[in-house]
Formats: sequence, C-alpha cells, structure tokens
Amino acid sequence: MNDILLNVHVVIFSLYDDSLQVLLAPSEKERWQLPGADVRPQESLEATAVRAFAGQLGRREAYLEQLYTYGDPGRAAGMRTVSVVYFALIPSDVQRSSSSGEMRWFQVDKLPALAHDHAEIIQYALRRLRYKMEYTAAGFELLPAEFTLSELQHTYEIILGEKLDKRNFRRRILEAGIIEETARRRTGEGRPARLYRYRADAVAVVKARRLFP
Amino acid sequence: MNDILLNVHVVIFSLYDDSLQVLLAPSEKERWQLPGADVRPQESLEATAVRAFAGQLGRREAYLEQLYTYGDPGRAAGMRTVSVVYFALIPSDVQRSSSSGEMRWFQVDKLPALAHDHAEIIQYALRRLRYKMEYTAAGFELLPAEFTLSELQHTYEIILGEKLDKRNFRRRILEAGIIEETARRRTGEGRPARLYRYRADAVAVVKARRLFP
DNA sequence: GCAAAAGTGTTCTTTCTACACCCATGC
DNA sequence: GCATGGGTGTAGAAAGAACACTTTTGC
Repeated sequence: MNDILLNVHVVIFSLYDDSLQVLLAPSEKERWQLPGADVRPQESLEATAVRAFAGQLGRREAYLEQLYTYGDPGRAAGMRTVSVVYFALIPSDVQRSSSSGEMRWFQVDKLPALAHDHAEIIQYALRRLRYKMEYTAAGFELLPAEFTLSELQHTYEIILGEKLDKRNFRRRILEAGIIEETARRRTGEGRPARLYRYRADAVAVVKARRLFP
Repeated sequence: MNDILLNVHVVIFSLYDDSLQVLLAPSEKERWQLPGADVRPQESLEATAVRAFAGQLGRREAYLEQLYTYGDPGRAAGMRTVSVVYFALIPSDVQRSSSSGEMRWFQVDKLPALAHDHAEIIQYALRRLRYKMEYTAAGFELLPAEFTLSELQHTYEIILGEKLDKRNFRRRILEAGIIEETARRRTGEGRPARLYRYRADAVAVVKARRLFP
C-alpha cells in the first residue's frame, strides 16, 4: 500500500473582470497546476485543502467542497499519485495578493498549458459549479457579503453562460427567500441599487426544484 | 506523507424482498463494515472497488460511481486511514452467492452495528442514491435487463419511500424515452405485463428537469 | 366468473416564459 | 435634461397533480 503519494488539490474559482477565473501555481516545463499540498499525518483533508491556498487570500472564509478523487496509475509522471480534489469559491472582494508564491489567476476560457490531468479536473469542476448554481444558491459565495440584484444576476449569467430575464430572475430569487434586503444602497452610475445579503438562517431552504435559470 | 493508509470501500445496494439492501462484511468486535480493499500499486481506484466485492456477485457488470473520500484523522482506530468510497448498484437478478467470505446483505433500515464511520457513509450514500433516482434513470441499474413498468415503479417507490401515481409515472417515463418495449411479456398472477428494457442509446437523454417523483 | 394485476385520458392547478415601460440618480 | 442602470406586472403556454374504470389472464 505504500509507494503511493497522497495529496490534495484545489480548484479555486473567483469572479473578476466579468469572467470566471481559476487560481494556478507554476509547475515544471512552463506548465501550470492546481494549488496543492501533501497531507500531513494529523491534518484533515479539508485542512490540507485550505493550506494549499492559504496566504493567497484574505481572511474571509471560502466555500469549500470536495470534488473528486483522482488516482489512476499513470496520471502523474513518476510516482503513483492519488489526489483528493476540492473546489473553492472565493468572494470577489477578497484581496488578490499576487504575493507569496507565484500563483496567478486565469480566465477559465483562457487557460495555459496544464500539468498532468489538471485540465480535465478543471473542466469537471466547472461542470459541477454550473450544476450547483442551477439547483442551489452557490452564486453568493462568489460575491461580497452585500450585493445588488443586478450583480447577482450578472454572476449567474457569467457562470451559466447565458442571459437571464431580469424580472423572472428577481421574482424567483426573492420568492426563494434566500436573500434579504439591507437598508443600504449602492450608488454609482444611474439609479442607486438596493443592497441584499444572503440569509444566514436560510441554509437548506433550497427547495426541490431548480432555482435557475 | 507516508504512515497514511489508503484503501477503497464500496456501498453496494441491491433490491431484494421489497427492500433496499446493503452488502456488509464482518469486522472486529461483532461489528460489520463496508467491503473494502487496499489499493495496489498498479491498480486504478475503480478496479480496487470492483475487487472489493468480486466473487460475491455474478458476472454482470454493476453500476459503479465514486461517492466521497473520507480521511479525517481519528476516523479509524490505529493508523491514519484515507478511504475512497464508491457506491454500486447491483441488478436484483444476480446470484447472491452467500459463499466466499462471510459477507451478508442487510436492509438499509435494519443495519447492524458498524465499524468506524461506516454508518454515516451508508447514510450519505443513501441520500445520494435518492437524489440520483429523482434526476436520472439510475433505477434501472437495480433491475434485471428486462422489467415491467410496475416493477420499475415499485423500485422507485421503495427507494424514494413514497407512493407514486401509476398513470403519471408511466406517462413520464415513456415520454422521457429512456426505455423501450420488448416483444415479450411477463406472466404471473393477473394480466401479463409487457416487458421493457433500458435504451442503450439513451444514455444522457436525461433532460434538464426532474424525472421523478 | 372472480380475483389479481395491467393498462389507459382528462381536468384543474401550478409553474414557467416572454415581454416593455417608468424611476431615481449623476453629470 | 439626458444618459445610465434600477425597478416593476401580466397574459399565454407548459408542466404537474389528482383521479376511476376497463382489460387480460389464471384458477
């Protein structure tokens, strides 16, 4: 059973510049890879996942979910490697500290050459993210704590890759009862927009049916 | 990175006696556990999963899907253990060879005392199975190659734990186009029932919306 | 001929989709 | 006062839910 290397990788998504981005670390031979870390003897897999991108992000907690475990022989050059892969969603207002290490953000539709099977892993994570967005309220995890309905709709449109109807979107999300008004408004160009926040008490309110599109 | 044990376990579901059953192997101290095996150096995780219950079942291939990877320190007594868990669906017409080893089938609602976190794992697998049944056509994997609509409906009722309307069920499943008539009928008590089979060409026909209830 | 399971349509309700104009602010 | 994004309702279409009787066979 030994001679098998066990590590954790994380597909970290964030919304930036009107596009969905993934955080990657440099790898050998001009390639890039998913941030990762080896599992320490007394550390949970989730803790390893968090450590894989610690320092890279602000304090605020990210949404983290286990994605899949890849372990076929021959998927990595050299030693037999089993990778437990997580995916994380980072709010768009956290510091994108380009410091510490040489990690960089890439648009998911403009990825560089990737090591091993990491391109395939990202595609799978993306599928899961889209799926998740349709049935649950995962979109909030990519936004600041307070957001306007337009920003939220925009998030869904970017990830799902399709335009949504403004009135239907608003009706659905308000009826679902997963967000609530705040007293504040965001001002900018045009009429100020009311700010909403995710309802902490509405964790599993996600009903049976699809929320979106 | 060493000192971590990597193995694979499988939650094997089958339909029997009008109830959903799970295959378990004896463990220490009067407890039972999910069938499992250690990963060999040149073996894929899926192959390990198959090996974990080989011999126990007939030749026909089972549906196999990765469920989750459990790896928190302290989840198993002794050495730090990471378990990649799969779940499998076995057609109800395969031989239930009680031979080879001492494995036994248990009703999911009458489980014995289980080792480690295996009770929790089975509960999670059951949730996933129910979820899967609603959105996909997974029910067929628990039935023989040919089956009647009543048997299929019965399968769904057992797993979802609720009665379904016969006419609506038939309409929906036929409109979904995932099964097709055969020329044969099953005879028994009452009027003979037409036999259907799963359409091999209808793999991903599963549309956007829920299939069932 | 009767018990047992198979098979078959319609109506009502709910949900979904498509669609266009007025409002509040900054410049 | 006009450009910019915010905010609002309704009607027609589609999907879902509820419901009861006839048919075919074995005994």
